[in-house]
Amino acid sequence: DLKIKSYYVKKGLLRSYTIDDKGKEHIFIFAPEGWIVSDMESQTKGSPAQLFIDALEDTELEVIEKNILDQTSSFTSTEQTKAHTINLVNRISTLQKRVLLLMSASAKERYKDFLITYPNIIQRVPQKMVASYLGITPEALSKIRGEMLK
Amino acid sequence: DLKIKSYYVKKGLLRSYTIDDKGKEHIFIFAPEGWIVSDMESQTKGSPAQLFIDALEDTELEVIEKNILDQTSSFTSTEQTKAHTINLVNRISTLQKRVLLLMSASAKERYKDFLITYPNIIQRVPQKMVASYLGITPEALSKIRGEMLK
DNA sequence: TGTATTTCTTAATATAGATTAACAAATAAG
DNA sequence: CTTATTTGTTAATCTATATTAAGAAATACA
Repeated sequence: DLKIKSYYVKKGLLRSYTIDDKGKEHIFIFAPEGWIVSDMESQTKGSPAQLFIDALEDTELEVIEKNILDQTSSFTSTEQTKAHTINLVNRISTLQKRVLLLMSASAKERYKDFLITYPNIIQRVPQKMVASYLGITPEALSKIRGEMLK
Repeated sequence: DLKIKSYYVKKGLLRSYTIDDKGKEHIFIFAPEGWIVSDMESQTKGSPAQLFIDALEDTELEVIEKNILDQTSSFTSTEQTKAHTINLVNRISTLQKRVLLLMSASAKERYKDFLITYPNIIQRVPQKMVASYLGITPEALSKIRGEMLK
């Protein structure tokens, strides 16, 4: 079965992340006000490492969907189905951009992209989490920031 | 609007890839027999770099869906909608795994994962394309393969 | 066929980012 | 407040991968 719980962030800040074999955390996305996070349990074919979600600030949520394959429910409208689909497609776009950046851009370029993607989040999360999002060490991020001040 | 064309590969081999600012190609997925590739034009919010698809061998395709938001069509069944959704969710899983690998695994580890994900593709594509898939240079891949022979 | 072009290999060198370590700054906790 | 813990900075060193270059192998081409 396939259950997807999605949350609309009304206020606050969430992060969604995995933990790799070596026990290291890797942040997939931050979700500030207005964003949507999905907690997907697609145990379809060998789970691709569990996704965790937690709040980095006091956060107000709105659950926006529950089981997107449950089309038998009389409450599932065509409009809802469309919304689900658009949500999934947006996630694919985001992830695709992420893969491309990881493959083609330097840490500094990825950091600049982060600043544009998440304006003003930099003040709200510890730098080590930004590093975790970028896929680099906190030391490397500190160095990059130092360079960028000049 | 949102159009997604998906193709089921009956025979042959496709690749889907982007081209970055510097003109360099980056392969997202290979699609041998039995796989599905989607050509998505989500011009929703700032296109995240166009995806190209082409055939690396003589290939036989089956178009399996056309416009997944077109639920008005009398031909769109609940079953089809479910299939679309599962397809999208699988892509998300694949991409998420890809991001995680790029963030946490070395080139050699990623190459090993490639060999498992695409058994016997290694004989069918030029090595430089495998390198492009892994996000490394052909020279680096050659070296890794050399090391692995011992 | 022989030649040209593309792909692969090997090696030398360069570089981005990791690791380690020591300390400073900020935050939390008693 | 005072101390303990977490986070951020800086610098030295190390390592994986990039870059450059040259030659070998394979493939396409005339």
